[in-house]
Amino acid sequence: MNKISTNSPKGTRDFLPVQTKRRQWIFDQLKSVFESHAYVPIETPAMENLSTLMGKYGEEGDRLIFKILNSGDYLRKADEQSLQAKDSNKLISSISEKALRYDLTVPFARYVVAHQNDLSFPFKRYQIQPVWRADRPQKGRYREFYQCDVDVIGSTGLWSEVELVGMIHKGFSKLGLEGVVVKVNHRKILAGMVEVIGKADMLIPITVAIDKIDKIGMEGVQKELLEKGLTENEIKMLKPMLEGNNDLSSMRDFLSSSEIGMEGLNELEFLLNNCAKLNFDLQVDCSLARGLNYYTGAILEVVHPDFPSSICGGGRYDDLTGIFGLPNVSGVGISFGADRIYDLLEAKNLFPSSLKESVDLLFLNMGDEEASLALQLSSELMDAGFSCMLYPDNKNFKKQMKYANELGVKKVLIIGTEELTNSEVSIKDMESGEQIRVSQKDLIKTLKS
RNA sequence: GUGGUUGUAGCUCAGUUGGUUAGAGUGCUUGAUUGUGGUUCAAGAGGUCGCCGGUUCGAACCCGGUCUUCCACCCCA
Repeated sequence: MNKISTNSPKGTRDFLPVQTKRRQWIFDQLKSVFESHAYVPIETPAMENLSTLMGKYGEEGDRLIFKILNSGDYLRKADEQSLQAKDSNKLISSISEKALRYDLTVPFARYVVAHQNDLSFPFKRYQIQPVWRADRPQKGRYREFYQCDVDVIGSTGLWSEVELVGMIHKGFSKLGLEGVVVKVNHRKILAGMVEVIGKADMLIPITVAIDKIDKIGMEGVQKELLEKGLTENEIKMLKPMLEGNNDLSSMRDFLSSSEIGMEGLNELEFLLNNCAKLNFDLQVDCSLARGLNYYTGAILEVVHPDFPSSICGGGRYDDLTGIFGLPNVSGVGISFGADRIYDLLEAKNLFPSSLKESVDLLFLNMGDEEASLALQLSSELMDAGFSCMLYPDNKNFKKQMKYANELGVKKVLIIGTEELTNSEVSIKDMESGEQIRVSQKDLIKTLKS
């Protein structure tokens, strides 16, 4: 018989009990922040229609969407021409009409349009669910990972951005993570920037290039921009902006001829001023671009010096619902990358020690009559607040003790023949090794003291 | 999608220039102790050396392919 591999698919992981407890703790912390800010939970399906997702994340994004094969004899219905030509891209639409969701924002936009009559706007929702990307796995990058999204939709008020920045700080402080840097930029500033140099049509490639300035330096960015078709002169014009140390007044000088750029700058200033009043730390970074194509206003990203990639990100999108038939609805939101946050907390040893798996009490199984009594007593112990179990098999003593030890049980309770006839229970403290015998009616009192 | 890297006992890893029967630590089973775990001692079980093919008298070791792991790029939480 062939052994079937026990590997989970590339880029996906199983979680042991401790890991699961820690992950749930992260979700719980964020949830409490979201709910205290009056966001409500929703869920959407793991899969979406392929047409809902395609084209929303750029060309690269389309490639990273996991497509689901149609049911049945899908090849019979496949497009003959593209099948013959082995043209995968063209073939897909005829053999796949569903896909795993790539993020939570686009499905949310669909959701908002679908349920617009049942929602009150502005609608504030949070959503903690897994998403899937067909990326090559590496550090901090998985094919299945959880996003924790918070969005406000149906409002253009910049106070939402202020609130979100506050929630970022609150969230990471609840997680016990110090040293996060919240970076901000504005898509309209980037638009103004390319307008000033007369390359408005190249917004995306230019922003993608300058986004890498931290990584590859000014020279690397220049090289990439040259490759993308900018002239030396145009790059020279950009330079003061990028080297301007993110100083608002120099940005104002640079953008003065661009209406949209000035608009962005004013909005950014509003955000900065109001965050400053509330002591929400925020750093302007005019090289921050963020790849997702749908952002139109402020863009946010959270990084930590001990982690290579961003642990949270988001921004404002003005017309995501438009493609689903509901125009002129603006939204803004952020997404916490739970798996990256987990890796970072793990590396920095920041998980509370209370998150270990533990059982308060374990009854040894010494026979049917004894076990039956143990279950009666454990029901009372559970009501009294203890976590409590009976060893399910009447195996030898040693084995049961060993199990108790492995589980980290605090106290082992023993009812054998002697205890049974005397209406007693032996209590063994697993840490000290001490053992006492008490009457059954004093059991709870003794354990609580 | 591009480039590199990794794979040997349940786990962590040694394994010499290609040479007889592939090792250690830990874990596991049993016993010392049939009502006492975590410590100690003794014995034992456990391997198609990721998989497929090639070179060779001979391959864990060399070559090709494939899968897996991790890393970088692209891109991103």
